[in-house]
Amino acid sequence: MRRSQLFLPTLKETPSEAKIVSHRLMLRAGLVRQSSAGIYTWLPAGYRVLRKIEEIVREEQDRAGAQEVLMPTIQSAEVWQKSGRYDDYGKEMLRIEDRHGREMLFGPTAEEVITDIVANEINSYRDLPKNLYNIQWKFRDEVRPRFGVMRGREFLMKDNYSFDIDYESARHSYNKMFVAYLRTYARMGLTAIPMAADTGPIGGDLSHEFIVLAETGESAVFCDRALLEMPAPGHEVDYDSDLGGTVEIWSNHYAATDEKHDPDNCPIAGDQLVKARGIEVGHIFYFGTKYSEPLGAIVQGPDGQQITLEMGSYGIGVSRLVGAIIEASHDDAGIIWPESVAPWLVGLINLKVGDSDCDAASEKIYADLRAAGIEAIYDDRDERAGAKFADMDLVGIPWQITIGPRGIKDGKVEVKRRGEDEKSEIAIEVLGDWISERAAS
RNA sequence: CGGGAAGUAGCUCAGCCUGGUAGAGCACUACGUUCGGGACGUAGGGGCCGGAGGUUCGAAUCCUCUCUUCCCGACCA
Repeated sequence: MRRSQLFLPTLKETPSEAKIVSHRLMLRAGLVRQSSAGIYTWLPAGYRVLRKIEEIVREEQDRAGAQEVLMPTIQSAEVWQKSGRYDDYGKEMLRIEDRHGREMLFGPTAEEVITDIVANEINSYRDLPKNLYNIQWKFRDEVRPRFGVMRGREFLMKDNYSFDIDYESARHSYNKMFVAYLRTYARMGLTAIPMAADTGPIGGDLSHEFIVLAETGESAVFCDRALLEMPAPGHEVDYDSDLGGTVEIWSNHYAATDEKHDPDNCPIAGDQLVKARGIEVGHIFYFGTKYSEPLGAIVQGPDGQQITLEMGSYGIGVSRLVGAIIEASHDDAGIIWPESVAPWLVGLINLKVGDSDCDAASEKIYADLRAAGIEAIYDDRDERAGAKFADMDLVGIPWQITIGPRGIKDGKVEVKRRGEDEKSEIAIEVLGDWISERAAS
């Protein structure tokens, strides 16, 4: 994409309403603009990041055997009345009346809708287990939206729901998601720790939160240092195998939030205990028959008996992750995107637009990048060098290629990794190889 | 939902106390000089001073109401 044509409104100054670093940088780097409290418009660069995160989440869900559906944003009150949550949910639920006076709502979550579908469509134990997910916009009318997209009222969430015949099977579904979550966060360059959690209003008796570590995180966490050093399960993980061992290893390590951590009774000693700050980016629950029972999600078992389904639900805050990644990865100059979620992998800076050598070399490299299928942003604007460097750093492009009159005389360009200071000179002839190495990853 | 702040140009803010024809920097347009880490000069464009009432000869400024946004706490992907 040519920078001159791109809608990427970067800001030198910080809008006064933004107090935390990810919010400031998202506004300054032209990723989002606030529409009203807790509601955002995603601009091209921000939307690209959001879609990349979404795609990683999707790939890992698919790999773990979940199947994607798309549920409506607007739900009928009926199913919520059946589950009893229509009254319980309170003012956080945005309630709407349609022209016929029917009670509707903007979905804050989808246990009711999906359970209703399953209750209608699945009637035999032979059709189980099932794990259905969707990545859809949710609305929760938070009293106090804040922190930009980290605590918006409207947010993109991956939520899924597992349906099993018995506890053993449900536990396996839970474990699959546990492992898939570890992989999902790792692919985004995040260190995520699972933490045993209260089940809260969703109910149930088995639950983990996934906390991403970031200095600016909203809550303090204490954990065993070993957790930070454990590699996430690899690509080769077999989801049909018994994952209980893996889950046990991870969940047996100490991790607790500020409130629950008791320094006097902490099993982890001295240096092995890490005090950090974190952001909750996922939450998984097993809650048995809490919804299947009121909504009639019942199948017939092998002996002809009626069996109420065992359920779990699993959520990842997709839009929140954009903010969380920035919180975890930035410096004074701007965002430092991990390659896997960067809006563009390469930023090409033509230092002297109008100089025929620089223009020709830049155009050539830009064409090569595009031919290699590498997402590149080409700064072809007639701006000063400083402005271009600052912009690339702010937006957080992982690789910067600088083409300037100084190097071009010797047939060289400069390559810089975002987040590292030194630039290396590379001969233009060799750049092709460098590019193909990039393209392979 | 309790407590606290702020709304003036696209952004950051001054002006308000002590009422008298709306300002600066950045951004934007044109021209010129510059040009390897957010240049400089000259000339421009852009405002119902959040909204509604009130006081006054006169309100960005004083009073009342209202809307919006942000911050701290309780709650949450």
